[in-house]
Amino acid sequence: MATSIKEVARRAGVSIGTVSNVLNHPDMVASTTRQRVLKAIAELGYVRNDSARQLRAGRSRTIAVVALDLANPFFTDVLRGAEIVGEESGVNIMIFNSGEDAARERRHLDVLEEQRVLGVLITPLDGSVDPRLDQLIERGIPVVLVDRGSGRHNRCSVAVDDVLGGRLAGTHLVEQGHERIAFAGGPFTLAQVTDRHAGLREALTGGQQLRVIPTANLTAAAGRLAGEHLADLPAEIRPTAVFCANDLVALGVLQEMTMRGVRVPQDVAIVGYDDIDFAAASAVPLSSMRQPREQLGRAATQLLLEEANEPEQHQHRHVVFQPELVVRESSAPAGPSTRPDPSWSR
Amino acid sequence: MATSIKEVARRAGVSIGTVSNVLNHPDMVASTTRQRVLKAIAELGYVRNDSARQLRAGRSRTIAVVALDLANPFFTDVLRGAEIVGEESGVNIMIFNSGEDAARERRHLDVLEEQRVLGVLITPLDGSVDPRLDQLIERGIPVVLVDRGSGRHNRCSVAVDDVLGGRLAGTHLVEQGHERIAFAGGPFTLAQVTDRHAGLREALTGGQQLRVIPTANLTAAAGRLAGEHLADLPAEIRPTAVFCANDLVALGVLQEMTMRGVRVPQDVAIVGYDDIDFAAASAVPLSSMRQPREQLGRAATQLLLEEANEPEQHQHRHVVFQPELVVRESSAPAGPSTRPDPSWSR
DNA sequence: CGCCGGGGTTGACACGTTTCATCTCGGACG
DNA sequence: CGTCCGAGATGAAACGTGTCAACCCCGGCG
Repeated sequence: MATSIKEVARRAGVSIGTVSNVLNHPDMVASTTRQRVLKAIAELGYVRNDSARQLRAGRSRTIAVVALDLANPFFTDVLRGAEIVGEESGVNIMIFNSGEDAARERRHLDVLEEQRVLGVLITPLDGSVDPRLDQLIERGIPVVLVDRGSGRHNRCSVAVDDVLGGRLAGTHLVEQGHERIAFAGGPFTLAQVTDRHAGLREALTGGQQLRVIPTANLTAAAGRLAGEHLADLPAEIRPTAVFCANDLVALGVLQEMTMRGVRVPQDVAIVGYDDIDFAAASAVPLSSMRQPREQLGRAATQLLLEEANEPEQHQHRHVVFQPELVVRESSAPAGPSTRPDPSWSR
Repeated sequence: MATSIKEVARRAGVSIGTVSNVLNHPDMVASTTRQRVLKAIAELGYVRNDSARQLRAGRSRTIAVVALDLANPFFTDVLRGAEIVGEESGVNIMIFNSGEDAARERRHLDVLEEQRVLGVLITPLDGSVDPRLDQLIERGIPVVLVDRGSGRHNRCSVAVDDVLGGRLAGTHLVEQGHERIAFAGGPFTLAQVTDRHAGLREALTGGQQLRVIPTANLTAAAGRLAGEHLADLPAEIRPTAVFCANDLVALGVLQEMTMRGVRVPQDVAIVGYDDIDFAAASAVPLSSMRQPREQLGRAATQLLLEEANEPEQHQHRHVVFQPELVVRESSAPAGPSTRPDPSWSR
């Protein structure tokens, strides 16, 4: 039933230590013995028990990624980067989804601590997990923040400058002459949300009104609610441009407004964030802030492995990438040529 | 450093066994002692070592999900269902991504076997993993196939009738009068692809030509290549309808054809599969086969837990859900009213 | 012929739990 | 006053590894 190293040893007529050596230091054992042991392993269908291994070693050989929302393609793209680096380095990557739920995030961290994982890549829900992360670090489990900057000196972080991103988006809208601008996103406990919002504010030159439409989370469903709210406003006071904290929200806003007869971009311009693949394919191709998603995952994993392998000489670093505005139809410059509006013919 | 149960015991002035009892059978220990132990635990910041626990118990308390492609929203929706059930039952769910890569799938399974996980939910890449899965099952690790039927008697499966789905899609297109129909998808080692294709064939009444456009995988990028291929065909022989194995492929086809001036649905109708959220939000809202994604995840997880908890009296079952056609603009019935084609005015 | 060295192999221990038979002790009951 | 009982605590064993000092054997060298 539970075939252990012991049975392999008995079958091969060697000691336990020798079997262990065949598995871990094959060169230290005579080739004839090695063959015999390998044969026994094959015959018994022996599979190492990782629990015992880990117990003995004191640490696991897999790193954990705690994603904020797996349903958001942004995170699966980050993941791809992490998986590539992990593969190259021979470490396993297991994924956990917090789904923007604080309790779930905490539960996952509890488990990871009990598992003594090699390290944790996390996009935290809000600042309140910091002490929790400190605890992990004290226990010797390296933590790297992903898509979230940090001034803390006891960990690395890999992020994109969200304030800059917000400012770029804002400037774009201001340059188009928009004077009533909205920001749709939430919750404001997410650093991404507050930073992007702050950036947008910075871009305003004073002549613009800013209206904030808070959302419960960063999903398309929340975006639809925001879109409903916007569409219901009288046209005279309705913002003429909406900057969304995220592409999912932007797609939701776009969908709902279109359904309610508000035209994009003629009546309202929309700019999203992340430039997920679906942004370019949507009903009205979405302007968005592009982030080096895969790069983010790669860099974070590299930092994590570096820290895990050489804890002594590791210097914590905070990597910050730059976002880039991609303008598409949803915020195309307003002008007669791009508006096939029947009311204008003659 | 490594605070173990032993140090807690010493600090609280009790034996190791008592500490263990406080953790696992709190009612069996006098409340004053319990308090003392809990205090010591808090002071030392003790955290259980799961490896040791698992070693002793022989099995883990977490189930693993091996997803075919996390970048496909279909799977994240299935995951949501699994997570809900897992949460209700107090088991952890960790996620692995095979990314349609056989080697990665195998590596993940190897690790899961070594970890002695409680069970595995998997959407396998192709039939060749079957012996691998049998091995897991022999070792006492329950396996449930997700989104993939099975006639095997040693495991459960939860699937949607893909042949029916293909037939429904095909019938829809045939009824619209299409006579040159294409199927875009691949690789044909995926059961989903062969089944949906087979269903489509069944729907043909004989008067139609069927052209297969194989793709390397089921991503939007692969869809774009297929779209390119289709768009390059002379209009006289180009299929007037494309059934795609998956929404991602359909979105790729749609995007590329639109870019190359082939109009959807006027020149070519498109039907996808999965009805992911983005399907309704795309440039031309996509007709698609809807599947009970979350249900799929829920049912699979329930079966798995049932088997894990009562291996004896468990009867393997094969659950099959029915898909449902959702018609949107991409395959809307052709007719003058829906075609604002300038060449027709007068 | 005896000693030495080194490649191979061994066996015991430790890792941190959980479990379980055993022990202790104070109170209740005859 | 002796016996019994049960709640509560204990200590050892076991789970499957990896490690490491010790050991064995054999050939080479003095």
